[in-house]
Amino acid sequence: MLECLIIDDDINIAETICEYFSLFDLSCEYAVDYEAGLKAIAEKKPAVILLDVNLGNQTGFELCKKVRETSEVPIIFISARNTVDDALAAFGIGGDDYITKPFSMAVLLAKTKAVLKRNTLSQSQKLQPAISFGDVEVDMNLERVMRAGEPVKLKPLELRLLLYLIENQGKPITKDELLEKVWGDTFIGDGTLSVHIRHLREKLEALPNEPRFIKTIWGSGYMFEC
Amino acid sequence: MLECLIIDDDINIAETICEYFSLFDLSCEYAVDYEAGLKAIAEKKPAVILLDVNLGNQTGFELCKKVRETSEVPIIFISARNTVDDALAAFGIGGDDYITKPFSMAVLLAKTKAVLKRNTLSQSQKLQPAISFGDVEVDMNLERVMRAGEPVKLKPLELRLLLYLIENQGKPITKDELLEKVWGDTFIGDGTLSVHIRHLREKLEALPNEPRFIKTIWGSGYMFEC
DNA sequence: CCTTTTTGGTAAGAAATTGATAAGAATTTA
DNA sequence: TAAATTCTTATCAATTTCTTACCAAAAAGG
Repeated sequence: MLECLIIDDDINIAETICEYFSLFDLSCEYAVDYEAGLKAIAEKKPAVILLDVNLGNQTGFELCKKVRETSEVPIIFISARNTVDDALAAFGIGGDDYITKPFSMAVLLAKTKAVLKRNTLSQSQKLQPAISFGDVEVDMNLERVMRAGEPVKLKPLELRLLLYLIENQGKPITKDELLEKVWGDTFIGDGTLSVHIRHLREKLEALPNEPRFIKTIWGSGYMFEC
Repeated sequence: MLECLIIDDDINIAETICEYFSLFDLSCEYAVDYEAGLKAIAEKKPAVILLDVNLGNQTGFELCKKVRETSEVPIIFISARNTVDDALAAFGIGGDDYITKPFSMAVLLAKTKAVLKRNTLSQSQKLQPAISFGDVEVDMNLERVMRAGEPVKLKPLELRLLLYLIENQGKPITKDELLEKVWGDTFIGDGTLSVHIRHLREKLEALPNEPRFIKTIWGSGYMFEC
């Protein structure tokens, strides 16, 4: 998903902002008029919009109103006119911030990041990636595992091991990779790994000695699949 | 709950803002220095703070940093100096907006309302006036705890710890996160945390050594659940 | 096929880590 | 200074993690 969409009829400004923001790892694109702006918003679903008040024959305010009919995406207005009326209009129709030309790139970036932060924070609560297999449910966010509705008590190490396998589901993982990714630099023996795999199977598989999900890749390692 | 707290060492400005905002149905109070500001924030729990950068012998930035140790309440900076550095500093330490003197009252009101709107929207999910578990009742607003009808005397630190756990109920909190969110940057040892957890359990759990609500997540942290 | 070799599974227990507890010291507040 | 609060430390108990020895299954070689 695109982070930042700039809508400005002055290509120079739009490009300058784009380049500057890109330096700070904000993905950026721009549109140069009302129509292109609307289209870009619909297609790219930007996380924040920088919107010039002056868009040639139409105003950014009009565009903002149009967008607000369907979306609550945060909008930061950029204006050449430092008037109270403009600022009030910007907030009045649902703008999130207002900056006047000439502005400092750094300040614009700071404002944009502040807006982004606010919005991604409140969204982080909504998203709950979860995976389920058999009668088991794994919440990757809360890092909790349920089985048949009951919480499964996984030891911290077992949890890390399971999550790593699930993150790479469908892909065979060598023992070496597991040791490196789950154990880091505290080296343990090969046999130890198989013990932990067994513990996971005992807690999650219906038939631990005929595993359906945590499979053995003979001579190499293990793979999670569901 | 107070909507807007103004912290400015210039009483005239503070009062002017207060009166203006009151005309538009925003409840408003003000504080005139660093200490009074901190106290007012802790006691009144404002929904938004208007913070003057210049607070006599201390800066609003310092106050903001202090507040950010424990709270995410939105802060709008007011500055007499229209410099890029100030604006960047404001956003850098967690400010939500920035306005320079002289400003239009209407614009300030618009900014404030915009910030309030954003935050009441996202908080509407969180907001939980009271919660009860076992024979305990916790009023999140008044920050009071009752047990079997009798008030429980929790020490300030214990209360903060409990409230943080409850705010994140059902979600395991690592010890690191607790130390960061409850203690801020006054670092304490791991063992100390477990002592405070025990105190909470002794005051709130029927069987403190078999806690039903304040659970231990082994190797990681704690979790409140009911 | 059968045997040998290699590799993974299993079980039990030792070692290490982590949390709970209690008592008291240090710090803050009134 | 006294009282309340908060922190540290030492010790104990619980839990997790690792190792090891032995067994079973799979691959390799004749």
